[in-house]
Amino acid sequence: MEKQTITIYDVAREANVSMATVSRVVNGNPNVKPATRKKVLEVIDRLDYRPNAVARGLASKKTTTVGVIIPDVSNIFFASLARGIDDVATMYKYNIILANSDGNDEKEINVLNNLLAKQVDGVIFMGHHITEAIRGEFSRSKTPVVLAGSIDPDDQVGSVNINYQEATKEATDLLAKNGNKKIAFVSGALLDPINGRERLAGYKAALKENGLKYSEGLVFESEYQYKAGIELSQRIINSGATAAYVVDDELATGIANGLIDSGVKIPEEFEVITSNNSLLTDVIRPGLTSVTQPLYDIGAVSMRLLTKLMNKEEIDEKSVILPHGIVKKGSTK
Amino acid sequence: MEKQTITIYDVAREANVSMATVSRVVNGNPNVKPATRKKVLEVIDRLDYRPNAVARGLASKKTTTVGVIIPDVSNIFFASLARGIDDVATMYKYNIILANSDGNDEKEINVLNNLLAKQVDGVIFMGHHITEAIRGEFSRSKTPVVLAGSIDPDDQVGSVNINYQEATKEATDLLAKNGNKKIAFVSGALLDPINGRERLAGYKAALKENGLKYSEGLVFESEYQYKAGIELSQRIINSGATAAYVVDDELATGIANGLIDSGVKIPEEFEVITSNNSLLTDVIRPGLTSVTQPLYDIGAVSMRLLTKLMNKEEIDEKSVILPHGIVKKGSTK
DNA sequence: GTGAAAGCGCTAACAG
DNA sequence: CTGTTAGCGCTTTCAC
Repeated sequence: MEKQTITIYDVAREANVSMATVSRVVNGNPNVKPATRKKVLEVIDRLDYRPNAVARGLASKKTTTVGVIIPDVSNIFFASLARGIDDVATMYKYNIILANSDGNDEKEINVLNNLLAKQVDGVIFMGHHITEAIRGEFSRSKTPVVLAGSIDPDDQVGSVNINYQEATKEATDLLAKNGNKKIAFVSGALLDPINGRERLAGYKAALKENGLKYSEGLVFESEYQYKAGIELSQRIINSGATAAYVVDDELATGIANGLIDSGVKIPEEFEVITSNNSLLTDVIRPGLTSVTQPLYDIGAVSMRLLTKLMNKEEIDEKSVILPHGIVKKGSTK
Repeated sequence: MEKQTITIYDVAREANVSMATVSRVVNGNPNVKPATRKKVLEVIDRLDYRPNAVARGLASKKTTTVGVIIPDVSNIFFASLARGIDDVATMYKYNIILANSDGNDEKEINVLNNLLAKQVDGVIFMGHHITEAIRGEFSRSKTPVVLAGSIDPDDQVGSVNINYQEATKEATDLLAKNGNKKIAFVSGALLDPINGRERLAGYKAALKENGLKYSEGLVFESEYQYKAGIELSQRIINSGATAAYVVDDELATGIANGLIDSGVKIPEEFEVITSNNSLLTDVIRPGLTSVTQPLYDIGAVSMRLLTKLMNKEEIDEKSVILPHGIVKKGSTK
């Protein structure tokens, strides 16, 4: 004998009112006489009634749920964004459906359609690059989308980022001003717009301003992994570079430890600047000078922007740029 | 003029079949003549029909969504579990609603009720301890629950863990065998069963086996933070300990760096073993010897267990224990 | 301030 | 193999 789920109808009957009235008190509609409200609340409590959000979603066409597409939650960078997203979502009474994509183009599309099928009210997308296909899906649906820490070359949807170009320029400039003539640029896939378009441009701009010439031999593409950094350190030494700007902390720690193991003194003989100022940069010795980006805030602001879009509020600016900085530690002079 | 959402009914009309038939092909029911299936599929494609999962959820009383309550996704430990959970969830066609609780008792209850209102088919709970209140909510609802990396003193629900007691005993034993007479036990809140019941018991057992006496002066409670570790290192030195077992990597790196900064040589003068073998233990020099626990797998197995519970399959064992290990690095002799 | 009634889009017997 | 018919539990006009 299954325990019968109790519905709004049961409450209505017990309280001698209509379903409509129960619905009103549940939703805090003011048009209810205090006395009846009290009576209804009483019955709700007595029957231990719990509103069914699915039924509500079907009737109201709103699920108070947003989809979050993320390359990998177990990556500290994205996890920080996710935390910011969830906190603001909670603040506005939304839940998030979290889906990992591994940055895989096909998975991203599958996951997006899945989320749309679940009638999410909005989507936050994180990814290294935006394919034509996914952009097509975005515009095909009326569901609002915000990119968090991700760049769409022709921005049709909302987005929140720092100015990657400027940040990289400043980091490279610091290295140049310290007297380095050969500065390595160590990045992930240059196909990703943040690396290949924004950061590389900033790097080149800084070289130019400092009268240094650009050389492809100083540009390295790599996976964002500690081990990859260890291995890469040899090639960097061989390139003749005396400093490096690295786009990822894990990679940067690998490079730094690799250099140290090879007897290279940091920062005396080689300077390093990394990009995310995560805990790794403090644990390693010497500490790594780093660009700072407000990861949590990027997530939080993305979600805030999405709430506005979902409410069809007027948006002053669809592309939000948050401030960045540089914090100096032991890996630069 | 709003774009009309197209429904199963539209497809039925266009294909000259009933809703039921459309529903059958959408759900892969084999009882459909190939010819009609083809016709329906064609119309679905032409009309660009997308099934509405909310309506389906209401009608079928299944949402293919599970709730995941997590203290903090931006903590690498929990993020790893979450990744394992999501991968297996995806494998079984479920989505996860992720909700951060900050380990806060009240939030946990709110979040759980919220998830239940959304009619999730199951819940995975991660938390440092299980309060009476939340346990009450668990049993009040018929929704299956699995604890991941969390211990319920009287286990009424499913759970997946390693044997924390055994692992701690082995770690402490290693330290004792290396000749240390005063071994510190550095933990988070001892109120949490994993620390206060399992790990502490393992620590005591190892001391006993090695003829060492237990002293409260060697037991430290702390936040799981790098900075806390730095500060704690002084107190540990003062305690006269020559080795420490630490329950958290971030805390352990703080302690190790704090000791090194105070001129203590690791491992010659002080040995350290930590618990999660995260990247931090490789980045710091010397590398930290660590207990290894299969974080991703704990998440994955939890979700797998939950699918069985949701399917009402027979379970051989509700409490799953996964294997652990110890990996030696530079912080022990 | 309150009620009646019509759906929201889909699944699930039950017939045939 | 296919169609009919009830709902699932709630929101939302529209009356009164």
